[in-house]
Amino acid sequence: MRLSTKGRYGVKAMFDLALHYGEGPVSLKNVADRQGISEHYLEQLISGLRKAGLVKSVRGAQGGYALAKEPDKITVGDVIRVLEGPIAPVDCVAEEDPEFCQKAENCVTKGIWEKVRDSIAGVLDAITLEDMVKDAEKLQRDANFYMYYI
Amino acid sequence: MRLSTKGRYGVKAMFDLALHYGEGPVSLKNVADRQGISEHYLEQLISGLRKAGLVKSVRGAQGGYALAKEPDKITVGDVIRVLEGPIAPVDCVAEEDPEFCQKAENCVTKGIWEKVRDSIAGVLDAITLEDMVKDAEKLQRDANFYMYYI
DNA sequence: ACAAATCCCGAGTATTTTAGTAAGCTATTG
DNA sequence: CAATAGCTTACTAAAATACTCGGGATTTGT
Repeated sequence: MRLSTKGRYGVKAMFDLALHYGEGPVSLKNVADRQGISEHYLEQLISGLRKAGLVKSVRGAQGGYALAKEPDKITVGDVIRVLEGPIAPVDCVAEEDPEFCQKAENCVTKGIWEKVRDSIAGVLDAITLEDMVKDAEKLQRDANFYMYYI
Repeated sequence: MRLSTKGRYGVKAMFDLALHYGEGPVSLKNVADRQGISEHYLEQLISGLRKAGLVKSVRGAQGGYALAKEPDKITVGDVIRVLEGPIAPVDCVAEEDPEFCQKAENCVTKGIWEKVRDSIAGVLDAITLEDMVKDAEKLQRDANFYMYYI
């Protein structure tokens, strides 16, 4: 039940773009450096996000990437689904075209995996990139607080 | 975010043992045949479940496996944790000795993965083998109902 | 005593996935 | 026209997955 680096890096990169939303395109090199990710690898990941319409790109010098919508219109679930595929602890309960199974009719485990799927999706779909930005600002404030009072 | 066959087969096997709870040991061959799993492979999985104290074994002819506790004392989460390891979408939020991360203090994504972990654990820990047996009986009743009335 | 049925254990292996790297092309800016 | 930066395809090393194989140890029924 582990997320691969695709999902993790993708969420970090999208969070980074959300932090710089409205400031024009951000180069992948900057994102990769700030988030500690291989630039080339990130290139592949963001390619999928662009094709899915979550980010837009500007080519050429001073180019880069930017969110295609406002940060509160993009959820973590959107990002994960593009990079990791439909949410599904097992293939027979995938959100999109689940694998057909003959025994599905009287399968007791299927119901369990559906609950797991829905609880994961519920969490990921409830968090937007804007939520993450606000959390980051709060973490920053708390850090400053301790800096001054210790 | 997929479960491997270890977890799936393990839950199926434990469910099978729950169905035959109180009837003496069940041979792995029978379990494997009924659940459609390779017997040799299942042997490896159940070895872990035995070491974890979830099943007990009887060697020799007419031997086999049986649940070590009543079906309502074993949750799906117990089984999954033995076979797939501690629940953790990413290593830094593993239930047992999570991987240390320097940036954890001001990491926005960590909170997300913790929520995912807790929601998965919540679902899996709330379902016992007895619940599964009752679900199976209900599915059976429904199937019979339709059989008579169609 | 012996064969059959089982559990038990460690090694080996083919396939797939993961997590990248490499190389080169295309578009835009100054 | 050089520098920057996106875009694309192909390759690859390492790990995980999902088994298979072979043989040993125990117990039961004949």
